[in-house]
Amino acid sequence: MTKYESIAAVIKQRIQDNVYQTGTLLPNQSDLASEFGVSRMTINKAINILTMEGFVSSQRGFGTKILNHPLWNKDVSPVNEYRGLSFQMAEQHRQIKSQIISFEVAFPEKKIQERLMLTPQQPVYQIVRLRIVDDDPFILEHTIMPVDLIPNLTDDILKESIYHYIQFDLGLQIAGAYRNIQATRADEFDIKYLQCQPTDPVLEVEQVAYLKNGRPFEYSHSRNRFDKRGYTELDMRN
Amino acid sequence: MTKYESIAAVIKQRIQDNVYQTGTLLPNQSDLASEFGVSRMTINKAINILTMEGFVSSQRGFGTKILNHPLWNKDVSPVNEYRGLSFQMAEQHRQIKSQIISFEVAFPEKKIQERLMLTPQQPVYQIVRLRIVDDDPFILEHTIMPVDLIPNLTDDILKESIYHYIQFDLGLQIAGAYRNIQATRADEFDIKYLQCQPTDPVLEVEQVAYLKNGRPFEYSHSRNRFDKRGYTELDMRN
DNA sequence: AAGTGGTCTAGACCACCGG
DNA sequence: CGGTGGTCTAGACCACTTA
Repeated sequence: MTKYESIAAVIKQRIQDNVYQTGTLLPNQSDLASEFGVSRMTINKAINILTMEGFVSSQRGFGTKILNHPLWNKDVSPVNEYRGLSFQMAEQHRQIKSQIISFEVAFPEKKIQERLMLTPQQPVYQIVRLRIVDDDPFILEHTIMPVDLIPNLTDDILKESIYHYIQFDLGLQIAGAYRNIQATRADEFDIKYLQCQPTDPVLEVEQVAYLKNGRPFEYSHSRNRFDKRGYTELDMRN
Repeated sequence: MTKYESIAAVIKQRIQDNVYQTGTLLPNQSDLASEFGVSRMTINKAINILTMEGFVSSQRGFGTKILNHPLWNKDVSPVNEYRGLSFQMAEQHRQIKSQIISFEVAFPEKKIQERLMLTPQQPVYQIVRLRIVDDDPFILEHTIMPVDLIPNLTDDILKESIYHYIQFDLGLQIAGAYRNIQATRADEFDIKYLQCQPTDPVLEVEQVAYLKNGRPFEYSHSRNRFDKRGYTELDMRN
């Protein structure tokens, strides 16, 4: 935990406790620097975090205003992105179960080779999981990962959290992801496992996720029941 | 244009010109600082930009690797977000036309009052536009904006770019937006204007956009033909 | 052990906003 | 005009990777 992260956390807490009130201005950066006993650049970095998370908005020559937007909830925050669905659901006190539909190893097709930067001889895991939240089918996930990068996957890991395994057990650092979100028609799999009607729309999130070392480690299609889940994001800049 | 933005642009150009080659490491930050005659913190900020845009990825103790991911194209870059659809399409040399379906003023309903933080007596514009790209119906946009914040809207502005008007003519600064993306069924409007079939899915992007001063200035629903357009994003962190 | 990027300092200058 | 946040410097220390 760096200084600017700690300070951001403290200020955030003050906003939530109404020590700093919505619609008013934060103390200026110099005063905050004095209070926390750090340089102003460190305060600036802390405020940048709060900006990205939508808590405040700064204007040069004016100050930093405290925002309050009722429709933002925790799972919107970009912070929670890479802890995986398991973590998100736990935080909302919702029960998640993962049913393994299939779990195989194969050589990658051409399209997968391109997306995951693989040769035809590098095997991949092909995983299909049904994520069930509070006993309702929620998301059907088709996931492909290179075996050499994510070795020793087991049923137990798949039933828990792959993301936890990658970051904590393998110690790999996630850089981010490319996503494409589409509306499509339900296919046979969706009808069978998500219990969709044949005429139902499906929200499909196609994702390629990357490690810090530049290698893509996941290519996935998440198919979401249209009446159960949307994709939500908060996109704030300086 | 700040120093770190200029430097980021130069390095980006070198990557695109293969002066710095994909898969190799960037010169270290101290060397770059010497070369550009700036302090290392400035180089660090420049590299942060390139990281967010997906060009490089840094690892402490190792270096900054140059990435190249074939599926990323310009309209994925977060930079182009707030120049509006008109600008994006122009960059891709695609022709965009906007047909005004309706353009009215009214008092806001309860839900709109909440989203846009308005009293019942503050009037709003209610705009419905059909965006036509290369002569095909593309997106049906339902937009609501407070009259006091975005005054003097005209048909001419609506046919061009509202975002250009807000930023350049009114001089307002955009902070960001909250979005929720869903798959839904086509409704009567979609069938009539997007020329959907009644059984077609529709990709709906609900958005509340905010100014730096904290006020929401736009509540919109963009309804996209499912076979014409997806929502794409690149989400990279440090 | 040598080299890397991440953080942090204590200043400074400047662009911008408000009255 | 005074006060604000954005940028920038020339150092420094530290965490981390690779060998």
